[in-house]
Amino acid sequence: MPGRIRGQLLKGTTTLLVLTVLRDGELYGYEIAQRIRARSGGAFFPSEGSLYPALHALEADGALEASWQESDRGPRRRYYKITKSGLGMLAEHVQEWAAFSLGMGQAVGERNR
Amino acid sequence: MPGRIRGQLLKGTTTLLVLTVLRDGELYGYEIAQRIRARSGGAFFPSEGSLYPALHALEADGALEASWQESDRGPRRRYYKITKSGLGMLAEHVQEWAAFSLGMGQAVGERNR
DNA sequence: TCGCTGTATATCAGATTACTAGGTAGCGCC
DNA sequence: GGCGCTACCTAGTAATCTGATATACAGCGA
Repeated sequence: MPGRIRGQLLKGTTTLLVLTVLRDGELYGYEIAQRIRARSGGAFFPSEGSLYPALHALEADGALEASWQESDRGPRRRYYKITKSGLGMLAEHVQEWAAFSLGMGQAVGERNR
Repeated sequence: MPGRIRGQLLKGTTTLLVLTVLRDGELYGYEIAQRIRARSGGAFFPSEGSLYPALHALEADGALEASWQESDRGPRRRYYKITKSGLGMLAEHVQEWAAFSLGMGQAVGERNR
């Protein structure tokens, strides 16, 4: 499997990735990062410095609802749940990604027969 | 056809798009932007503020060679030609895009059923 | 007990890079 | 002269990722 992808291409993808894994249910930050890593085959693994600000912004936007919960082993966790508004935002981002991916495929795609 | 895509998702794509259209041959800046627009079905149309600095950076990196040429109608044009080094960079960026696109597809793709 | 590893959250400086907005300038047309 | 299109360039702004740093709890081995 290829290594972790980093750099400018990742800009703007964190929101989509976070909302995507939260379709599965309520998760906490650390777990969200691991899910993203697992689902992408190791290609994506958001750093803490990008994940946590993104979660805070999504909560402030009303896309996520959060609550503290104690853990029996380790520090407390902040669980995030996607809201109805967040589901709408997810749909938009999925569509945006599809258009972006399509356009890049057309632009970069082979032209030579 | 969908509108022009803008924002964070575009980060890191200008280099790939420019090198891609310059596979076709020698082009000048304004023309490069139009080719990118045409090839992507209107999805991408780099602004001048991102295109020209990117061209200068690629030239400084040795990926492009440039020369001024007069035009019979309108101002002079700066033509860019991809170098051998630029072709190598293009191959890298194409591969990077493929890995990125694959990873996003896996991460976002449908999991249900 | 001390230190290390793993878990878990948080913030900041620095870097990258796209966008807007503005400037300069040639050419054709009315 | 003014307008629109062509053609180049740059400064400032905004977004956001990386990497470093900080705090803190739990388990394990020396």
